[in-house]
Amino acid sequence: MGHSRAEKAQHHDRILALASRQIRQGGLDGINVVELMRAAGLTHGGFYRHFASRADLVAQALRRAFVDGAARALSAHPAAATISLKRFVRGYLSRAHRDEPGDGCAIAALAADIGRADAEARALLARHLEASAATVVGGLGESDPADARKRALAIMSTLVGALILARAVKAPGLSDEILQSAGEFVLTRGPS
Amino acid sequence: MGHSRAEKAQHHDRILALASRQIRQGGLDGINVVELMRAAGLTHGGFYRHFASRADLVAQALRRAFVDGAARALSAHPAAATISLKRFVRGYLSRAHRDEPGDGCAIAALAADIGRADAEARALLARHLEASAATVVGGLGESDPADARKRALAIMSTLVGALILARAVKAPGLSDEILQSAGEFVLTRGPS
Amino acid sequence: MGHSRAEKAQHHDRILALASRQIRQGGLDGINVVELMRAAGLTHGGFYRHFASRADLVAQALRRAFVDGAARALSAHPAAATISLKRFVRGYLSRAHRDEPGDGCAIAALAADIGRADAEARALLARHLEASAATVVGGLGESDPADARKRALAIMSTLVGALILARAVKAPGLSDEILQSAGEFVLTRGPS
Amino acid sequence: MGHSRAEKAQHHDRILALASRQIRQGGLDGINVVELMRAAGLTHGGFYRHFASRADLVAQALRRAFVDGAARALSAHPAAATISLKRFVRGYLSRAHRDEPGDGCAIAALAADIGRADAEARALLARHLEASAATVVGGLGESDPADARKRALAIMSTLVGALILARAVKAPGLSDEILQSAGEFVLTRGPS
DNA sequence: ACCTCCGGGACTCCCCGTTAGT
DNA sequence: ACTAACGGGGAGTCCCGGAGGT
Repeated sequence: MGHSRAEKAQHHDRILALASRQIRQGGLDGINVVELMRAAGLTHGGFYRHFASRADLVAQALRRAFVDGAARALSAHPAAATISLKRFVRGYLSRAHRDEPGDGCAIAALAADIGRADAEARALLARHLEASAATVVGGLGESDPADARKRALAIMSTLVGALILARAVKAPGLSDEILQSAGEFVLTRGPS
Repeated sequence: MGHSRAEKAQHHDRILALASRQIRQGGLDGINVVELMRAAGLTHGGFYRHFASRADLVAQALRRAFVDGAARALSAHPAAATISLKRFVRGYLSRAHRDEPGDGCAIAALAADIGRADAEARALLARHLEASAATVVGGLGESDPADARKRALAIMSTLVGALILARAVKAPGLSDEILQSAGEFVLTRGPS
Repeated sequence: MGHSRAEKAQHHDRILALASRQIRQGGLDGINVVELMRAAGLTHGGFYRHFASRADLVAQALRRAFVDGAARALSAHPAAATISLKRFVRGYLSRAHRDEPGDGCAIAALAADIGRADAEARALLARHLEASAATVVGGLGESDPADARKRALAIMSTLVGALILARAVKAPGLSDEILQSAGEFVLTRGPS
Repeated sequence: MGHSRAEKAQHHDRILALASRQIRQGGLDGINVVELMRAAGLTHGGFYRHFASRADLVAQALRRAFVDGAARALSAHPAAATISLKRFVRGYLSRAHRDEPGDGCAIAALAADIGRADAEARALLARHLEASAATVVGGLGESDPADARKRALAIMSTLVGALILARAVKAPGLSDEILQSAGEFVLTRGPS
């Protein structure tokens, strides 16, 4: 009956991975302990062996979501020191990214929720937004670093906004248009 | 304790106005019948004389939020046939707008929630996004209408994304930076 | 079908007389427009021809209750200029008075309710308490008027307290004891 | 969001303590489930985990009010075998007691309401009135026990009546006069 | 003068996070 | 560690009663 430490760690990881997907799909409140544990193939009784409370789970899942989301964004160009802005934007504004929020960028998926969350979550978002902006800066090839940072932040705003709107809008035509127009806007006008 | 029809209409309107603010602040789920009615100076018992259900309220409040938010955005330039893009953007990305989501644009406040809501809400968002884009087109002074529409959609993406991020980020410095950089980006590169 | 002015006045008076009894029995809240009108042989539809609101009725009924209650207390000795304290106390602390609050002293019946009512009702009580105290002073045959007033107020406190307690207590034996002991206390020790 | 048994007991106690205060202030009807629970930091949904009905709550709160009120009355002379009548009366007829019915004697606060309540409440009042009278007997130092009991009941009538009237009367001057005169009456004439 | 309507408030139900026994 | 309550949150229902409208 006893379970090894390794098994417990596996369980913990599996739960977090699932939770990370679920919050990106359903928001910070869109998570349910019973369903989550069931999805992990466990019963809810054991939940509190892993997490002090639901809030604790959400906090950990949020950290995980940022890491997972960033990993995916960079997975297209794994070992490149300088990332092509074009590829980054194309990937970010792709239909695949739009249609799978559970696997995508946590910033776009959770920014609105985080605006209503505690300071810790907000600080976490700030950190990861900075990191994303730094990635964009790497792709800009700009001379003036201050200017590049500004432009990168603006580009991130455009990407995040477009993804949120494309996901929210019902008409498929309009949704595609949003993705396209944002991509062109950023790529044709973004780099000087 | 009896109440006239005029009073009922007043109550109905007051409830909706409050709900409209509350969903923009707390999301479509961030509303509570008891508290809402209490805020309106009533008790929850009478709620169902006004709305068939909580969902009905949310639907009506959502419509109201779009109207209220748009009214505020256009109130800066009341009777102008052609609206200045600059003034629109400045107003949209102002600190005041960032700090008062309850009074501001419903698109930015609720897009993420609407992405998880029913088709009706999504269609509603699409309509109001189109309207906002049309407003932006009016300020662009572009020759090619198809091009203008694309650019307007991209600008809306930037504005919405920047507002959401500025609201979510904890650090005030970064928040201000986001608003500024998005404004410059849109104004220097938006118009041809 | 038309009703004369005299009839309306009669109706008004009958409603008030009934309300005066009902509030003394059931408290300021223990009155119900429909039942009251039915008891008066009328339908509740016509109520608002007589009173602006339920609150208006209660205010008028309260005034009436004080007058009616005082009239009864003095009816035992109608034409006496100086009233015998003994007879007043005996009447006040009688079983009949205890068992018929609807016909009795409004001060005892409503003092507690008035303590939670508006300032107007409280001022009204003050006036009638003064009047009752003055009646007691008349029966004391005291030389020093200031001293007499003080004693009269204390006697009123005893009478009112005893009546309230005798009405509230369940055990008949104890209830009688309260009336008796208060009477003796006031009569043997009250007058110097 | 889960809660332990100890927490439930705390909640139960807090609810009762609040209810005990509220009924002494607002009467047996002056209590509202929603407000009460809100004051206790809870919502009305959980109320019925603690009480079978509002009536059940009122019954329990009434018992609590008698205990709390008596505890306060005796707290001035904690361990005295024989209680000074003077101190008891002074405390009972103090302005502080008059101005804080929620913390004070339940007999005075609720006697009138209990006169319109069920037999259980009336029997409860009888018991606590007997207990209070016994306390007064202890302070009288009388030889004849039957005589002492009578006098104690009369004194209780005076105290209760004076407190009720002092609370109900609007004019502060008259209110103070009532307290003073009743105190003098009881202390100069009460003891043989 | 009837009828309707509106709001107040007690009560019920279900969900879900948490804890207690097994 | 699983199963089964438990406790609280919150939407929804029902009935009462005061008050307009025809």
